[in-house]
Amino acid sequence: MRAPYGLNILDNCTTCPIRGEHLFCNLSPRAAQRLNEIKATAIYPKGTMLFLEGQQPRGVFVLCSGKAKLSTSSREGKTIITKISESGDILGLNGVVSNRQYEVTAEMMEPGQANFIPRDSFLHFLRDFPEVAMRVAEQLSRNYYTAYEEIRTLGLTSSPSEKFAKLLLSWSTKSAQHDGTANLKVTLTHEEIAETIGTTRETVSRLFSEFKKKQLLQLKGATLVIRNRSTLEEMAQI
Amino acid sequence: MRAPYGLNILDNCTTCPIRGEHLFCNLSPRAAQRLNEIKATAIYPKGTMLFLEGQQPRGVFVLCSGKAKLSTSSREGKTIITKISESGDILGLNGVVSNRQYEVTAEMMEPGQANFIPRDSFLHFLRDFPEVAMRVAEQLSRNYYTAYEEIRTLGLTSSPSEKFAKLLLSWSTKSAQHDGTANLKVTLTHEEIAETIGTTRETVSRLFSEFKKKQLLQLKGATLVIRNRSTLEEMAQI
DNA sequence: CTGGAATAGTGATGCAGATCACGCAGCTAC
DNA sequence: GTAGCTGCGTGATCTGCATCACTATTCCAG
Repeated sequence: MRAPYGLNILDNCTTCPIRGEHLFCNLSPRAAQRLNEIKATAIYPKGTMLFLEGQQPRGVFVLCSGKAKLSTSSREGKTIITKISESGDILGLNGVVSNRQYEVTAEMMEPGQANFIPRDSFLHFLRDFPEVAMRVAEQLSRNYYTAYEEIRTLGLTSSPSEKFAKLLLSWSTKSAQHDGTANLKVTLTHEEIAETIGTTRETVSRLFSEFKKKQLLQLKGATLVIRNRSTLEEMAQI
Repeated sequence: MRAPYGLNILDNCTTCPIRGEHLFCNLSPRAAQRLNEIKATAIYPKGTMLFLEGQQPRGVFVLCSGKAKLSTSSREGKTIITKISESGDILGLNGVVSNRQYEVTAEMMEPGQANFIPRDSFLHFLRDFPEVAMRVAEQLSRNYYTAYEEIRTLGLTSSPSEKFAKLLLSWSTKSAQHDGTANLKVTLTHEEIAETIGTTRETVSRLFSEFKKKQLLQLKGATLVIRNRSTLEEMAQI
């Protein structure tokens, strides 16, 4: 049982951060044992497509390290990035649970490790361990709320600057200081930011200059410093 | 156990259409019996808010007749309608299952009958009848896909005419003829259509005239005739 | 170090659609 | 009747942002 595109299968997923909300944390010994039997750990290089929008679901991926970008595209080539998944996230869950085609494309943005669990084994696993099935339901519900947040952003936010402010805030929540500043690495290109907030690359460029001029942010190399959180919050209010 | 805003509690929900995908169809006798004990049937007048966005979930509503519009609003008052629910739909499910606040407001668009099931009873019910829990998971998954469709529409569809074409097609699927025409009643005001496709009332007015001129549709009173489905499909392609 | 690709900055232009403003039709109330 | 409502049609205007077209920068492979 090998993951597609697999390289260097490792013995175990040692780098997986143990987090409370992680699907596979604190499993009963039997469940953990079973999980160990059905998963296939692999390292995927940057650019790997874990799965494509529209494919029949083959299984789920549990991301251990690295980031993956989830996107959906129109026939004319327009793309929106709906989420940047990080370690701990489960990719492809909705497709597998409901046996509908994957609704997004998942692409590794940097090399990273992931556990692949084939659809059939995964569904059996859920059937045998109701405790895990419950967690899956919760995760599905979380996914739903994330999707709904996206709908609100796309449908209710009028201007690109508003969306940009929202995005900056969502980035900064993890690294916020008490004084309202935050430092973070920008890993997305302007193009990708544009796809995230539904505008063009040029507009993103202009937004950066505009926000710099307004002292809302500052750039030191690839490090972004958020200088004025409260003003951003005003701008982003939905 | 009374539903809020309840009027004229009926003995039973006789008008509920029995459909395959309906959550409460073909239940085991025991489950049906239990359901009967915990539900409260009522008739709600037009304009009733079954629940409001942001409220703590009190329970779910199963719509038996009438239509309800689900919407979400920004602080500045901009509103998007995310779905028009019809009989058989379960409203408030996500909030109840995940115990997060309702993500939408549900308002009756016409008088209608609904079964209200309080949160606690509903969750107990699910725990006692895993078969129903499975159906709930499926429904959640369907909700998720609907939300995702909405994201694609909002994020990838550029022009109002494209979205309008999509909307017309979604209306016409139910009443389509072989020759590509369809008759249907328009129950939404232009304002509501605008909120559904994320534009303004005026633009919707202009879209109607434009589409009439292009022979795509025709209006006979409140009856809308779709004359050229294939052109609409071209316009709507995503 | 060097050439080519990817990424980023910025000016000029144009246009779709929001906004504003107004008139009109239909409906209910009394 | 007529006053007041909600819903609809349409013209005039204004503007934010997509688009195009370049140049400048960074990055990295060989």
